Amino acid sequence: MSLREVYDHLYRAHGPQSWWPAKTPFEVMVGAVLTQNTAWTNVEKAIANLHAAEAMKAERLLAVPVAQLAEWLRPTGYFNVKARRLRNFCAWYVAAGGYARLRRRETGRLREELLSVKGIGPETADDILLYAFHRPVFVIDAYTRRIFSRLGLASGDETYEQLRTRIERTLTLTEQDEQARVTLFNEYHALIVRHGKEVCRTKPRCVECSLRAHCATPSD
DNA sequence: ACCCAGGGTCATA
DNA sequence: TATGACCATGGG
Repeated sequence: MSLREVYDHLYRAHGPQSWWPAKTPFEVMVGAVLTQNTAWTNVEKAIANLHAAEAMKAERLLAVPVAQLAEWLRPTGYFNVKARRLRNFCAWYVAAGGYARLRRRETGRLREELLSVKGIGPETADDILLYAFHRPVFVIDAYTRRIFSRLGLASGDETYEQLRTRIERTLTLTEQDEQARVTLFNEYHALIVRHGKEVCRTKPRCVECSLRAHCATPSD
């Protein structure tokens, strides 16, 4: 079963996901940091707190005390850590000139800069690149590793970079247009998360899953 | 009461 | 380079 076939199955099963669930690019970036190892329902509460405080802006988040920021982020867990991470990110973001300036950076360099921020790892950086800057980057998360391992499309011991670049190369063979790849990667990652949340976890054997013939656990 | 969630950093070997 | 400890709330 190819990467393309898996995508087609997921798309037929769940339909378009219209990600990322955010109103602005900056809100995408904030959500990407806050959702680290955290259920999205908890992230929504923190984002609501920020909006209620008129604080969904980098300059505002930098101006407020870290303890105040941590309080807004409490529902996401790890709130002390995340308050510092979000602050680090905002400092870089503002210093770099904001979205209007950053959107002109070449993808590779933008990725390196994101990774240089304390608290931004490979997945968070790729979420931001794909969903806030619309770059053709394939996001690898725990769901992605699990489903691709089960389907024999990943060995499980690759590094993040190995798996990401291999998937990007493979899908580029059939999608040569860059904008089409952005759309494909966007939808693909969203579908994997949807599948992982609603099917693979609650129903380990994927009884109602369109991939049931391929999604068995290794022990099955 | 337990498990895990749309990870990342840091200390240790 | 490769594990392990740590961060911490909320829903199943």
